[in-house]
Amino acid sequence: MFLESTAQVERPYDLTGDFLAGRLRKHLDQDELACVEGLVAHERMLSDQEVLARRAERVDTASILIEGLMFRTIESGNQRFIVGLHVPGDFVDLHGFALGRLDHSIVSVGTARVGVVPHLGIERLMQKRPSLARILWFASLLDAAIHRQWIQMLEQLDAPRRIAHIYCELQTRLELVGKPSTRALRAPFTQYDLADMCGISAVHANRAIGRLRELGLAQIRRGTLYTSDWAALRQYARFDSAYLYADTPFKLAEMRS
Amino acid sequence: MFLESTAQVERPYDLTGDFLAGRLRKHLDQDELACVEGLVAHERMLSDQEVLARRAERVDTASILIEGLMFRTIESGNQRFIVGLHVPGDFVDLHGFALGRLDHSIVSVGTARVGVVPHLGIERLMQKRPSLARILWFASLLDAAIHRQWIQMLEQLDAPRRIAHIYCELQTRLELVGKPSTRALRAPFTQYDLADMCGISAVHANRAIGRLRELGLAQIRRGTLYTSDWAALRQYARFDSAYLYADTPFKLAEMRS
DNA sequence: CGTTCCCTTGAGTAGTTTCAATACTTGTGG
DNA sequence: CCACAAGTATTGAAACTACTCAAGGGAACG
Repeated sequence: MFLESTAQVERPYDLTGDFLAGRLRKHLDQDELACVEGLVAHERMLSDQEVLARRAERVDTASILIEGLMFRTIESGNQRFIVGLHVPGDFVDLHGFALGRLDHSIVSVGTARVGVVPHLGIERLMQKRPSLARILWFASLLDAAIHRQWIQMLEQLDAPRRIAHIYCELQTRLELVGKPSTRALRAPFTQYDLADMCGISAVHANRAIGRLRELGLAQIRRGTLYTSDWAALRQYARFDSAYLYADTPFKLAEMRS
Repeated sequence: MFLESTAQVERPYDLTGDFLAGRLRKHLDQDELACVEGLVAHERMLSDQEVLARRAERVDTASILIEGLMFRTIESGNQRFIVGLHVPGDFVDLHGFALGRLDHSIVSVGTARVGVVPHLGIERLMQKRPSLARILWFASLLDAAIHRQWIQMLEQLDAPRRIAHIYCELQTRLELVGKPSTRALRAPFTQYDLADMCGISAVHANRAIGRLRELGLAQIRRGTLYTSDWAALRQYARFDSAYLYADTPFKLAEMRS
């Protein structure tokens, strides 16, 4: 079919096709894209709640998320805290490469597919092609920017807004990697997951969801958010996507233009 | 004096002597250290509350903090949120180099001294010496790890514990860059500053401080924390310094050994 | 020596937690 | 197809945590 073959031409990278999509990707040359794709040694399927890498463990591979969603979690006592969320195209544990061990665990939410990248491969490639170091550095800076926004979200927003913010971010990040925006945003979150992302109790997460429904902003059922007005939801959550650095001019891009 | 000249020999880097101290610094060779030191074009003194770089502005220099403390702040409405804290040796706005603009402002707390580093210099040096890219990448990963801990802190801890955690982190980070640990930790924080770091109101910050005194864990007067038992304070705040990656084996270090 | 921050305290309100009980879903085996 | 179990979602009540508004006290600085 015409559409399919077009897609083939524009996106021959089955595994890493979403890597830095919406950001630096359009400025990477064919060679660099091929290099990143070549890093993936093999694929791995994960079922729900499967731990890809555990906190404090020494690691010798990294993974790029191809399909599905993943959490960054820290267990403390018998409680779990979620400190980050990942969408396809994200290098989920790249920092393990440079830091040697992880300060948190990487866990799937729902089924997921990852590409496994041996550290050795990154190492060799970076020596052969120094620009790759810049690219990976850049990717981890995006993570840090998202972390900062979460900090502000936790400092500024009440529970219903936090939940709305999480979904707004997810929607925008998925859009950046090519998922069209619809009225329903499907996610395999339980209310416990939402609570652990927002730093609130599960019961309160439930009431916060009720508040969003009450306000007519969104309905959330079994993780899926339904809204007829994303703009209103974003405004309510004080969501400003600037921190995701979509389509902004980047240093690396400028150097090449 | 003997001590002084020893210090001279071991630490000829007046401006960047604290860069990555306690972490990767001991694995950097003389040449790399000299390169980093050479990046600093000039020094700049900052008085209290001075904005070094403003959110959303395009930037063409970065800065390394030499002396004093700085905040990463985001203004929203007429409220200020503090999303990060920096100690001497930190590259405070390195991400501006790769991302082109900042998602937050960098502001001094008390007087501070920074070394100004033109992006152009970093650019040139990185091409000449690719290992520098690794080193800078590593530095920004440490920032991200600290961000994650702040997220968990905000999710897990109540107000008095948050304040205690902030001081425990500050104490440990200062110790890493060579400041000896004492019973008094001097910081130019107002209670508003503490409130904005903890995501609570200033009034509540005051009461949280009162609680720490009540518990016999610490006294905080005009930003300075006095405690006779750091271990007890750390335990109370559930502070575990692992996320600061002090003295752990690092990939880059291993490659060279 | 007064102005300006900064800190402290009180009272009432709003947001959040915990515990506990009940209902709804989904998947499984009978 | 039904019964059941396990996980998930919902609701109520009481207790706690944190917020706002407001007023007064204290320290630093010109």
